Order: sequence, then C-alpha cells, then structure tokens
Amino acid sequence: MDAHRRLCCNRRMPAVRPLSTEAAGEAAPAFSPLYQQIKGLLTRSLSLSEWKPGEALPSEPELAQRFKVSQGTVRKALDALTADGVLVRRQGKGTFVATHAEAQVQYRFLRLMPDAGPREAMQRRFLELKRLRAGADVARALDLKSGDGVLLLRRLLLSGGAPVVLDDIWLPARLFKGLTAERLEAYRGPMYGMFEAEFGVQMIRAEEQIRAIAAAEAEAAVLGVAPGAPLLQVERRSFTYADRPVELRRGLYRTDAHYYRNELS
Amino acid sequence: MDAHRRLCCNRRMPAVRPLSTEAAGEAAPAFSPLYQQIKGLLTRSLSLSEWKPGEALPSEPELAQRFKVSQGTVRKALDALTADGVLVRRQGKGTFVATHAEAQVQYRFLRLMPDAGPREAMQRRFLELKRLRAGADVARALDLKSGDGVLLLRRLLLSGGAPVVLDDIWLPARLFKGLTAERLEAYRGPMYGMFEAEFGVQMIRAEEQIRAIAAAEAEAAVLGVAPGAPLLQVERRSFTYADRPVELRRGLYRTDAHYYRNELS
DNA sequence: AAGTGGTCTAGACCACCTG
DNA sequence: AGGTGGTCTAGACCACTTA
Repeated sequence: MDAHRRLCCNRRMPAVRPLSTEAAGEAAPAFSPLYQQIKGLLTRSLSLSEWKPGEALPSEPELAQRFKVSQGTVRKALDALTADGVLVRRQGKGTFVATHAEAQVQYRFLRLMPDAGPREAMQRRFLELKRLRAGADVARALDLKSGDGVLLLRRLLLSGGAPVVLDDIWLPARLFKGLTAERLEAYRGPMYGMFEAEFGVQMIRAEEQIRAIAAAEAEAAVLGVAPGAPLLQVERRSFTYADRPVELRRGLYRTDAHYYRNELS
Repeated sequence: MDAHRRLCCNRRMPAVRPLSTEAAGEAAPAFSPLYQQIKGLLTRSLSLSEWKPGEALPSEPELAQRFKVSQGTVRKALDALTADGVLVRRQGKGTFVATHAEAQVQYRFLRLMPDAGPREAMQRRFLELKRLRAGADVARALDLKSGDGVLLLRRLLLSGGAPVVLDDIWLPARLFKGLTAERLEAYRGPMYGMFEAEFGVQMIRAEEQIRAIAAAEAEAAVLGVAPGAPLLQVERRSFTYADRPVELRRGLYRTDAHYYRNELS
C-alpha cells in the first residue's frame, strides 16, 4: 500500500476510491499520510457533532470499513486524537468523545494549587454579565469582526471565603445565545462543562500569557488586597476543534496562598 | 504472541528467553507491556551513557535483534521516548539522543517572550558562584541530605542591555565538580548545553511554581525596578533520567516588556 | 459468549539521506 | 545502491467489559 495515498487509486485495492467523498461523504483533506487524513475526517465529524461529548464512536473495525482502510490505520488516528485529549479510550468498552462536564474535572485549565493542603473546590460568585460590541483587540483575539457582539462575564473564585481569582471572560455572542446570569448561577459543575452541555462548545486547548502586575484600585478592592499589591495576570485564549478561538479570559490571581503550577518538557 | 509477556517462555518463540538478562544483560523491569519494558531498558542505557547526546542509536532492526522482539515493538518504544523528548528521529538518517547543546535551542525551559518583535538572544552576566551546604529546603528539593555540598549560582539575563531575569541556581556539588565562574564565563551556548557537554547532566523535564511577588530592595536594584514592583517568581525543579532532581532554580522575571507563555491542553 | 480496545508480529512499500 | 525511519496492511492473541 502506498505510504502516502493520494485521492484515488492504489495497487492493492481494486477500485478507484476517492477517500474524501466516496468513503465518508466529506470534503477532501490535503495530501498527507492516510492516518492523518482519517484524523482530519474524524475531527470534522466531531466538530459537526456527529458524536457528542461522552458518546462512543463506532468501533475500530466499523471505522476501518467506513473509511476503507485497515484497523491499524484507524487505530493510529484514534491514538493521535487520544493524545490530543479529544478522545478517551476504554478497554473493553469503546472509544469516547472526551468530556469535561464531569464533576471530577472541576477546573479544565486552572493551574492554581494551594500552598498547603489538597486542592479543594472553590466557590464562585458571578459579578456581572454584559452584552457589548467587540473592540479591535477582542475581535482579533476571538477571530471576529470589530463590532461583533460579545458577552463579557466577570466572576470571582473564592477559597474558604477568601477571594483568589478575578476573571473577565469574553465570549462570542453568536455561540452563546441565551447565556444569562440566572443560568450561570443555576448551573452545577464547572463552567466549561456548561459551555459543552448547554452550548455545544468544547474547549480543546488554550494559550496563556502570564505577567506580574500591580493591583489597580478597583480590582484590589474586589480581591481584598492593597492597591499596588502584586498579582498574577493570566490572559488565556481557548480554542475549540480546528483551532478556532472561542474564549478570551483575563484572570487576576492572588498568589499569596496559592501558586501556578506548570510542567515543562 | 502474548500481549503481556512475562520473564520467559512464550508459544511462538522456541527458546526460553528472560528478556531482562539474556537479551540485554540488564536488570529486569517490572511486569508491563513489552514495548514499555524495552522503553525502560533503553532509558537505563541512556542514563548509563551507552549513547551520548547527539549520537545515533542502533537502527530499529538492530535493536529488534538485540532485544529479541519485532521491529514494530522497538518502534513503539522509540516513538514513546521521542514523544517524551528524549530521542529525536530523522528519516533516512537514524534515531538520535536528543541534545540541548545546540545554539538554536538557546533556552531549554525559559518561556519568556518579548511583547513586541521576535525572540532574540539575551545577554548573561554571572554575579556570583558559591559553594555551601544544603539547607533542609534545598536538600529536600534536590533529593540530598541536609548538609550535602551544593553550588549556588546567581546570574542575570539582559535583553538589549536591560535586565530581565535574575536567577538563583542550586546544583548538587557532587554532579558538578569543577564548575567555576571562569568556565561559566568561557562557555559559549546555553547553560543546559554546558551541563550536558561538560558534566553529562541532561535535563529531561521540569516543574515550576509561579507567583507574583513584590521586589525586595536588593533584587529590585539588580533588576532596575523600584522596590515593591511586581515581579514574576518562578521556582523550577529540573529532572534528569528516571526523574532524579538535579537543579533547583528561583528566577525573578520582569514582565513589563516580556510575558511568560504557556500552552494548555 | 461476544464485543471492545491493547499488544505483538511479519512483511511490504515509501520517502529520505548518504556514499 | 543501500540504509534509515515512516506508513500501511493483515492477522493473531490478550485483557477487559457486558450480557
């Protein structure tokens, strides 16, 4: 079998088979190894919600038949998506779309750890939810046009009653129609879980820019520190399938009783 | 073939073959999939410097013969080590021990990016090198006994003449015998490259704890900021093969013209 | 018992690099 | 031309899960 199979025709398989359209009824991915094409087709199906978070994908033999490739090639695509955190494999049960709506995954991306003791759940308090038009910066960060509608959510996280994190969160209004303060208050479980369950928006990865800044008056008051006190400022852009940005967040962290944990390799 | 082959005996292979001792002359790894056992044996060989950074490993068929497994199993072990950043594979050439002594890899773990413009090389200035005895904290972090000899190195990184990073670096004296201020000054290239080339110490991964702090008088003066100005404090422990800690570092970063970049997934 | 993913093997052809 | 890693296939057996 060709190591890099193009759009059709190969020696061993008898018939012409344009993988892109005939096998799966979907648009053609660019030239690349077969398993990467399969990965692309699977990603497309995921972004089209063919399988929803928590659901099982078809079994490996089924997918192999659907794409007209061997099970080993499907497996390599599934392994790659598993490594990306998009899928979860469970021996004897099947391959599932990764979900972050579970209670156990309280914080999808928050890397803040307490100096002492185990990581406990934080309380949250929603301070404000506004609809407004995206400025140039926010539009660029979220891949929108200047003036498109965005939601701005301000919320506080507290540990044992003491404020620790103040987040400003910008979301494209188009993707989060119907998001209200009441729904936020009512939802049990992590916010990214709500985004996934209620709006079908799954966060796959994020980029952060971290700085140390001096607390401004207003934010110092909310966080219970003196004006000018050092705070960790964490600007985060979160992406869904196919690297589309869907959230911009500016967090201010108190790091007098917590620290931001990171692993490098 | 057994999915999980124990210490000897299987159906297809004719002879008894204790993988641990007969095939490679090394200690037995615990029960696990074959390719993980192979990965463990390769890691051991790497930590014993059977192959040095930058050198090529034997080819896949050779390794398969050496360990008496199929090439596919060796490949899976090599792929895993490549994913860990321990090996580098180059099509047509071979599989090499990852090295960080190249000029291109100026900063192994430093995640600091300039706000504007491309990432340029920084100047460095060594301020101090002392020999002293490990206190309880340092000993614990480096897996030493309290009172063991450690080196403390203080150095500055500057960008365009302006100080940006002040690092205090603790190293086990036993591993870095003969490290002097002169050798540090003389060495061209990144410090981790020097550790690798001159002392055979390879950093594989690191953990960081990040905080925002207010600059103390002495450090503020060195970094050219006002006392009390916010600084990013980055405490890093670096590990070599088999997760042995070999470096403790406390960095103070100015983040007025740079930011710490992080990727989450 | 049947179905799932996990492991292991064997062999083929490919793209890339070097002599 | 010969060696290297990269891709793809086919088939076997295993461990785990469910019924």
